[in-house]
Amino acid sequence: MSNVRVRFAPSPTGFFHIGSARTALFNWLFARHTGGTFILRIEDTDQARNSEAFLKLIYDSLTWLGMDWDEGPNPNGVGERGSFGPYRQSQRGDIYRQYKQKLLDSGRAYEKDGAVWFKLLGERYKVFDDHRKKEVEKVKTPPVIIDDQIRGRVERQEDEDFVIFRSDGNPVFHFVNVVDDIEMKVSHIIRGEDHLSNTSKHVRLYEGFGVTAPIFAHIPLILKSPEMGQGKMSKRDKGALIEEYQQRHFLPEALVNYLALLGWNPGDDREKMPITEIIKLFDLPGVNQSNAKFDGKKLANMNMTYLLEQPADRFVELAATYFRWKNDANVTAAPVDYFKTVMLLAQPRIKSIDELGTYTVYFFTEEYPIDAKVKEKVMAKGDPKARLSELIAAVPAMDFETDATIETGIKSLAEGKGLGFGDYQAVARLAVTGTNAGPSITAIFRVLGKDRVMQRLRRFSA
RNA sequence: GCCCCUAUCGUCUAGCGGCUAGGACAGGAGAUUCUCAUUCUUCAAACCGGGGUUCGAUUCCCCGUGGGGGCACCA
Repeated sequence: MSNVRVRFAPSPTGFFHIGSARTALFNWLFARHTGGTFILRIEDTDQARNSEAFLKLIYDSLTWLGMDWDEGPNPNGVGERGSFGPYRQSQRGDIYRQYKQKLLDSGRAYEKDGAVWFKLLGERYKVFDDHRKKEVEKVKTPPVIIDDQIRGRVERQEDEDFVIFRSDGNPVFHFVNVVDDIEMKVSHIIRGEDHLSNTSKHVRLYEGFGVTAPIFAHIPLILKSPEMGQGKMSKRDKGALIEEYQQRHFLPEALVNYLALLGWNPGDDREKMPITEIIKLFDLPGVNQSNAKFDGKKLANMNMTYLLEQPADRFVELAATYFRWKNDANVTAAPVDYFKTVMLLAQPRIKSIDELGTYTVYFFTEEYPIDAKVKEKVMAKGDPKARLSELIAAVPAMDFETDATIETGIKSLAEGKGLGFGDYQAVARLAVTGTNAGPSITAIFRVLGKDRVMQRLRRFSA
């Protein structure tokens, strides 16, 4: 065990989104890479906006993505683990009050207007602030030097006292954040670049407590894709919520792989990597300095690549989970072997699990839809009606034992008429599946069986 | 407005003074196949601008410009 201690500190005030997930991931990867400790701390001081549902979502999302935490509330929300708790800020009021008192006692804090302010050291002067349209008191202080692991040396001036306890008696974010990181012995703070400007405040606070600040690493942000507009990715943007990918049954390892690549790379051309490899290679200096735009297409492609490589058993299991979740009785009632056969037929041809429903309907019901556009196209070419009746006449005598025997059957029918396999394929597919996309027609015939094929051919021709 | 960060194909990125500027996704074309995908081949596509430093800048420095973030008794 190394003495690296990192934390992910979300607020349960909204849906869990991709930016949070990536911040969590980088912390988790760093902990796993260094053999350190990954802490989950819940910043639930905003009573008005907190909700238990959002809290549960944090546990569920992290768990789904495979990010286990060594300290923090238990994943089921009952009790907690680790010896630096409590890990929910709402339960740490006493600690914050003690730390406030320390500052008050040492003269580094004072009360004003019912609030408690942190006191900067230096010569004071007043100036009119154009932005806030009021006169403010400034303090001449030496610059704060932040030796950031990703940005390098960053210099920033902190020149105004700031509130650490509001007049309603509640501590503010900057204060609790620093106090908790001290108490929990956090060694590296890995967080979004949006906090870089706040860091000078935090550093002054650490100084005020007489504590050495942790090592900072500010990671780039995830921005909207060009189609979505400008600025950083927000909860309202399409594709921003982890929940969405969970519902679409993306493979979590694909999402994690994609997220890892957003702002980090292994230093060579590799993209698709197992998590063990990412852990081995991940390090702070490899993190980029510039923001990255989210690309749903690349993520979809990553998901497809993972899907194609799933072993048969896992894929069938994923599919089964999906249909159970979808509560599709037609499918869940089907015999296990039949289900398995159909799913493995679909596996190499779908891009995501949630396509499975429409892609395989016709295997599970006679009520499958007929695609009107496809129908129009197929019926316009050659003489599909004649081909259809020829098939109806020929199928009863065909050998449905294997794909090969079916192929032979159709081919000999075609040859007898001086035509090709393709002349029968399209109309047969349309009649039996309602679409123009899917596995080979021979496989569809075999799996469906002669009776159902005949029934569908007849019904369609009528 | 002030402060901080940042800048290579549409997007994610490699490059760490001398390269035909590489890969991936997306896009175009083609091949394979009974359809649709997959797969394979192939094409198009980038160093933001201006000054320096240097024999030589995509690379180092400065100034612009663009992009992002922060300036609360929100987190």
